[in-house]
Amino acid sequence: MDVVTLSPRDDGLAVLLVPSVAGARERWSLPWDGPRDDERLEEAGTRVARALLGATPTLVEQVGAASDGRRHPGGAELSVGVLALSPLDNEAPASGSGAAWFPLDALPALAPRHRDMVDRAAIAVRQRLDHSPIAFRLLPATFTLSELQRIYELLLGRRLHKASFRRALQGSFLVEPTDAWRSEGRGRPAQLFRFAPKKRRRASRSVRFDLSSE
Amino acid sequence: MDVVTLSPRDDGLAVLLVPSVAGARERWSLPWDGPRDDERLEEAGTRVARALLGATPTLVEQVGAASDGRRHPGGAELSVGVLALSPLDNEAPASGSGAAWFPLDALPALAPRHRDMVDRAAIAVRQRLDHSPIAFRLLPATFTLSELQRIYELLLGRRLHKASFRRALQGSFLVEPTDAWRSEGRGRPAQLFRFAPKKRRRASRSVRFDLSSE
DNA sequence: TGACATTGGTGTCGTTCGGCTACTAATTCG
DNA sequence: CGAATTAGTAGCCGAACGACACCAATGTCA
Repeated sequence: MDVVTLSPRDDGLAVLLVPSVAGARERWSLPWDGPRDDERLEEAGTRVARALLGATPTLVEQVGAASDGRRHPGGAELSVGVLALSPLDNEAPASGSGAAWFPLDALPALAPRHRDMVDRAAIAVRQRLDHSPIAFRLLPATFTLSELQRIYELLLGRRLHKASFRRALQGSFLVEPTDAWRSEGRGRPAQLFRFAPKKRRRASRSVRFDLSSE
Repeated sequence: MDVVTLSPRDDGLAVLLVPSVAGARERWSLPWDGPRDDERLEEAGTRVARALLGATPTLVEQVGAASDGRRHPGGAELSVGVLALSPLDNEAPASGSGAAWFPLDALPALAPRHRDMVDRAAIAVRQRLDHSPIAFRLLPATFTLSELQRIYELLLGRRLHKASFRRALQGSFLVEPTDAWRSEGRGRPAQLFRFAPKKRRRASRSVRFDLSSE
């Protein structure tokens, strides 16, 4: 299992890499390990990510397997990619591990299969944004709506309109306001919200033919 | 690799199963095999499905891996689920294989991991309907718009409105009419269409907060 | 032969949804 | 105080969507 840990870092996503074992061609690699005992794959991914983060990742999902001939640093025949998310407030990787964050658009050289796994994870994050609470897993427990919007913009790669974003969010019953406010220097203080999805029966919307996103 | 081959059969999806090896607890199982040489996983899945169908499946995708302690008929430690689609016009499985179609809602007993893979594949088919040309892969090369709509209704599990469906399809530039018509006994003959997606730059639509579909 | 059933296909109307502009609110800075 | 900055809202307008009604072309059957 190759674990792709993602977290938002200054206007983009960053991935957690560890130094390669001595003798490897590339200097950095994804953290990886095999499952132990009867561990489920997601459990094993959680274990690997937690050891480096010092905290449990907020979401763990599979992103695909690869068994082609491309080189893997551990010589593994088959790799299963596991995506782990870490929220904004979890700053530094555990000391001593040598692990470090790298922006997705400025990665060091990686083994081909690892490079592929990172790309798959980045695509999966964007694709599942509408159906998984991905954005909320990249934020602390309470957050401002502007912060939430910035996460969406970061993942979608485009600007969103404030009023439209909030209207859609309002209609989804996914967040609820707390009675806390945060003032960040200049400007009006923002109300803090928490992720609290209400089980609401949605009217089934129409079919979308969105193949162009491929 | 456990291969979940799906095809539309009388108002529902059916999955292709093979008789279990002698001594297994369940009588039926998913076809499965390990990758050969440097075969990619999808290539291996294609090979397995083709051997049973007598034709190449029209779409092959991964749907997830499992390595928990649940029983697998071949005793494999790790399984990768592979989804294969077969169109409506491909009727019977290759003779001699003993393979047979079973409706998704009336499956025989399966090994726990296989049962899980089938469920994952069914979920994946529905989830990717909007972003992959799933529906078109379940139809012959030419088809009527009513047939296409029936596939969507079958996969979504709800009725769609004819006029709205066609208007949305029109706007998507995914199909083009042929000059052939098909008359099926009663009623007005229907024009045949073919899948021919035009590369059209779509304006980015708004964010959807659709977590309730989980 | 003509009424009817059946299936294919379209026009249109009212409602909702989404993008946008413009506004108000509350704070810091000078 | 006023300007700058960030948060949050009101409302207009065009596009999209659901529903209904209607027209078209075939088979069935009296």
